Amino acid sequence: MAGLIKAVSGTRDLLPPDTETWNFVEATVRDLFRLYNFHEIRTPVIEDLQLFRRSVGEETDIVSKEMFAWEDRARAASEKAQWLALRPENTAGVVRAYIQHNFHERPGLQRFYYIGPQFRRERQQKGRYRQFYQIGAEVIGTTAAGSESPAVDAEILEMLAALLDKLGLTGWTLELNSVGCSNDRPKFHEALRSALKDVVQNMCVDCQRRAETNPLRVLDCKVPEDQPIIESLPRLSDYLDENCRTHFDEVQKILSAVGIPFVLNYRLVRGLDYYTRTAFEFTHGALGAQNAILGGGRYDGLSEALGGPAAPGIGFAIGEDRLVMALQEHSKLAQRAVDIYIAPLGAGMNVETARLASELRRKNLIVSVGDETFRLKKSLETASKAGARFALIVGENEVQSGQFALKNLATGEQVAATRDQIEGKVR
RNA sequence: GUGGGUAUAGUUCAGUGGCAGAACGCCAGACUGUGGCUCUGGAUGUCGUGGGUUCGACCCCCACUACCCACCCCA
Repeated sequence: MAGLIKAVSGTRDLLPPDTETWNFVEATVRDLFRLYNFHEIRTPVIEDLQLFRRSVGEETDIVSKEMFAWEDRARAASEKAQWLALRPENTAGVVRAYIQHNFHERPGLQRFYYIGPQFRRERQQKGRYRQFYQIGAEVIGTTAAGSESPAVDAEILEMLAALLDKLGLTGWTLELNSVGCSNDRPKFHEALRSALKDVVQNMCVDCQRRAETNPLRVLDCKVPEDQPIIESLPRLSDYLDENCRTHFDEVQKILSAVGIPFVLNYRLVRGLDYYTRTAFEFTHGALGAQNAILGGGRYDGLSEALGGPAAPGIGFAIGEDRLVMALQEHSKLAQRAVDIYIAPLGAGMNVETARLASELRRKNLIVSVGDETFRLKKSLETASKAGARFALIVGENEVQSGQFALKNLATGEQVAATRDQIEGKVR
């Protein structure tokens, strides 16, 4: 079709019946996260570009290449120009809000969750869009409130496992690593850099680039020829300081105790600069190249990096698009059907139909109303196609006698029912 | 940002340098108050957009755009 306006590249419409799955996921998330005492937070889609430079990291691809950013022209000429950006992720916004609203003055740990669109200017493919949706949660607080406790890490991971189970998703894998803290990361970086110096010329071109820009990423390389070299590189686990090591051990101990299966992946790294210590990823085979359903980890220095108080935290982001995709391929979702299709038979039946529909809906039945100009045959056909369980025939005879014809569309059985009996007969 | 593939009916897809096709879906009738099955009939469309070659292009060539897959990156 020429000349028609379509959804812009990399964006898409979420349509019925898929939106049923989206709602199911989100409803499940809200119910479950509430059990863990998380509360929803909604931050703006637009933020100051500086926020992402300082948190996600200036050198990351996300910030350096993939941001939708522009100069704000609405400000007075006397003011300094401000650059705005569509958020590429939501943790930075949540931590900004935590700082801005002085949440560290509130008692205990803050537990937030969010559901919303994120934006990255990438070339799309399966499971990757320029506007995509993330469901995330963050636990932030002062150390005194227990924010650094490995119990928090384990609780979050257990919550995620519970979520995926509740959604009916099978076949996921939890990969776990510790990427160290500000104490031991520089030492490891140095060791990695010097080890790379000798071997990097034998590695793929991407790794040669990464060795310069982001050495940790070399560990993530998937080129087969590079694997023996990567095996020989220093491992982060050998450079963890005492605190980080016991912290990570404790996380694993709790996970095992609550029966959450995981695999250690010493090569697992995170793409955002703010991550520290516990890092994790849930993957699923149904997703093709974009096999990470969710990722997360600790970010103990993020608040300070944004000019806030010391407030260690941990969080994750679920790729909702990917989760929905995996669910649709790996679980049967039961969808609630239309309970009653009301077939008004002939002119003048709209009033009675509207009255019945209103009554039945107040009794929490899903009711779809037909057109009085339809012949009965067409009404029943329409009812069947709508997936309705019952058809309620509203004609002159029925209105006269007060006995409505209620037809079970699956069995073909038809009974007469007074308006008060209808609900009981369809339940 | 890079590479490969695809673009024809509502959908999934065939197709040939010379009349635009199938299946499913949709609409109607057979059946005027009883659906699903069946039968009969019907409507589909600038063959992605723009240009070129040709007597003639849906088909060949070029460009563009979109989508899909992969790289990269990440959720």
